[in-house]
Amino acid sequence: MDKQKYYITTAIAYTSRKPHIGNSYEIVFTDAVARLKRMQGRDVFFLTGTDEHGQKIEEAAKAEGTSPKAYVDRIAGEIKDICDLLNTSYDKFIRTTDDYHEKAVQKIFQKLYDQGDIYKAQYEGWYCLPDESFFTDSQLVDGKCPECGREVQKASEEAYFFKMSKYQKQLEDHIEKHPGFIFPESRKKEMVNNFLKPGLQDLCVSRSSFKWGVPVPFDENHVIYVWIDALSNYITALDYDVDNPGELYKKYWPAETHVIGKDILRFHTIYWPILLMALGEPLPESVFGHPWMLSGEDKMSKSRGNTIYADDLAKLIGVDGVRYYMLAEMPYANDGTITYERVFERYNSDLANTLGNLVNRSIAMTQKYFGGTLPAARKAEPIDGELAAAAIAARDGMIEKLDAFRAADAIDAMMGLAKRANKYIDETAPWQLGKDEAQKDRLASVLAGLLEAIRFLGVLLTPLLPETAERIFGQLNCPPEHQTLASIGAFSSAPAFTVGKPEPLFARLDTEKLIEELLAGSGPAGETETAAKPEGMAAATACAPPEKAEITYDDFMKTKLVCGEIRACEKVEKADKLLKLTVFDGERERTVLSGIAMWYTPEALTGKKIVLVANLKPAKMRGIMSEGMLLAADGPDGAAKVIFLPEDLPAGSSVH
RNA sequence: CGCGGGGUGGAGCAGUCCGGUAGCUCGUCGGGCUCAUAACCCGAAGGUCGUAGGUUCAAAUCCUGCCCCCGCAACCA
Repeated sequence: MDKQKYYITTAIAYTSRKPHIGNSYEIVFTDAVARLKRMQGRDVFFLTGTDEHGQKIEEAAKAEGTSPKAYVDRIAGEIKDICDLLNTSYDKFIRTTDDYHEKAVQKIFQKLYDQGDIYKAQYEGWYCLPDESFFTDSQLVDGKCPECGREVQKASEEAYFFKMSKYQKQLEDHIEKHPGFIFPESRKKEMVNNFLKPGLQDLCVSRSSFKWGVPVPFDENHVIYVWIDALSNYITALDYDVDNPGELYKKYWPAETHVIGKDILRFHTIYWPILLMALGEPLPESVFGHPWMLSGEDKMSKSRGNTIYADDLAKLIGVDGVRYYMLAEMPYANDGTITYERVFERYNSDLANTLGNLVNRSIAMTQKYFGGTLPAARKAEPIDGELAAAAIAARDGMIEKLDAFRAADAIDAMMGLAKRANKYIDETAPWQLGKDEAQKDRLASVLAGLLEAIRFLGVLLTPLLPETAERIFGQLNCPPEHQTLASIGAFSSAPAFTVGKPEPLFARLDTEKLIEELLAGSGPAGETETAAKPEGMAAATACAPPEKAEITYDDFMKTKLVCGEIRACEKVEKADKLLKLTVFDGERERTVLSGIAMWYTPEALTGKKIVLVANLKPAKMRGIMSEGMLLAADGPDGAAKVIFLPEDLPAGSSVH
């Protein structure tokens, strides 16, 4: 009989920058689950990869003076290196620039177009000829151009749209009938309440503003936007083809679990299922939106200077040290934090002291008292049963928790056995037994129990810290058939392995010294040249390019900057960040909206002189037309600092 | 009143659904042990479980009001 299949995926990483340790958490977590499933006898297919198209990449490459493909090749290489360094057992690494993927995506797009789910939008809008500007209905002021107040005429910009609304009901039904489809539960509520209940908008699935993407097969002016391109990787990786799906697809689809960051849950729980529905394919069983790993209190970002990279950290505490921290320290539903202090603390107390030392002392004693091989004569005592019970509890707890995607709880359960075993040593005092020749059989029994407990730990560690598990088995001299889940069905006295030399599993760290070195900037984990921010599909919603391209003097002079006087100011209702300012520009008063409400009160701004961008195209926010913008700088804590001009400068003065 | 999560000894968390000794890890202090990686084991100090009421014989747990933090959305041109 065939093994039951299990298909699990991570999100594909966006190749705009080197990923930081928060980005790497996902694949380590997924790897632990995948490894456990393999041990449980499932036929696992574990997919990861990179998302390589889009405007940001096109621009980043341009800024570097290289081609998008060359740029993406380099970053994808870095990402893959980190996956490999972290010892993740993915079965396939897909890149969205892979030839087969691009072809499959084009066929998907074509099919959806042919069946009418994708349509070329007659994106109705209004055009103001003199201003050469395009406006939507809601932007118009009294049916006139918001910029100049002149008549506008009907016009349209073209783009391809996907009919989301057509499948809305079907998706709602599915989510209701499959309570485990989106988890954790709180995330599911966010999705349903924020997106599904208000009603779905049709989704723009093409772009004509940049070229770096999969071309729309029947329209060379457009490239396929991230949704269909990136999300489809989960099936194109299995040789999906709209006409003739490959064997892998038939075998592994639908996925049991997509593991993704909470920031891209919407794409995976709304767009992706609907896309599959339109293709007539089954939906994945579940989507897990994991929390983020924050650096201290904040998101990691270069501007905060708090970025930590997995490879740098691995140089200090080893690959399994990194894996351990990620798995043990990340809560199930809430964001976790990482600081060097906590990393070193956790490493020392759990890995070096509790676990490493247990293995070391047990094996050392087996060597010392019996030359590495325990004699057959044993003498059991009631206390042995407590150790056995702890082993069984650790096994059951660890498996149950990891099956439920609760890695930290799984580790707690596993460590419970290591703690109990340390206590058992104290209770049985083998060094006392060793002094008495008549107690040899009891001593053998105690050590056998310890070695068996360590063997349990080795098996339980296999999905979490594979390299450490291997080293434990190496020191135990434990044959492969005793390294399986099946082999820890019962806590029997360990078979008479001849244990090897005791080698410390984890060297203790001099925490204070390391922190000092890091503070001095001399540590290997100091800031590197490459910047990093949480990206991924989230990048699709952002529009700020990573680097700003060089512009000419003339380009700059296109902006009209003048001194503006703030004559009135109030907070915009139902908007957290928005202030509504009345600014006098020397000729007239205009309304300007600015997202600085979190840092400035209306009183603090009234009467001040600021730098006003006077010729910015007006835009509507929260139903109010904003006619300009004021300049502000980002403070180190992220707070906006408005640039004030001297009080005596007359409004309307040119700024340049 | 847009939606949701949370406030528990110095730090990080569990417990809340199914009311009844407030538990775990780290840290601090004291003791024990000496097999082991200044490791291990035991004990102690430290919490009126955000706040004000209510229900109850009994509330961290159920109900109501309020305060604070966070996420999503909106929104930051």
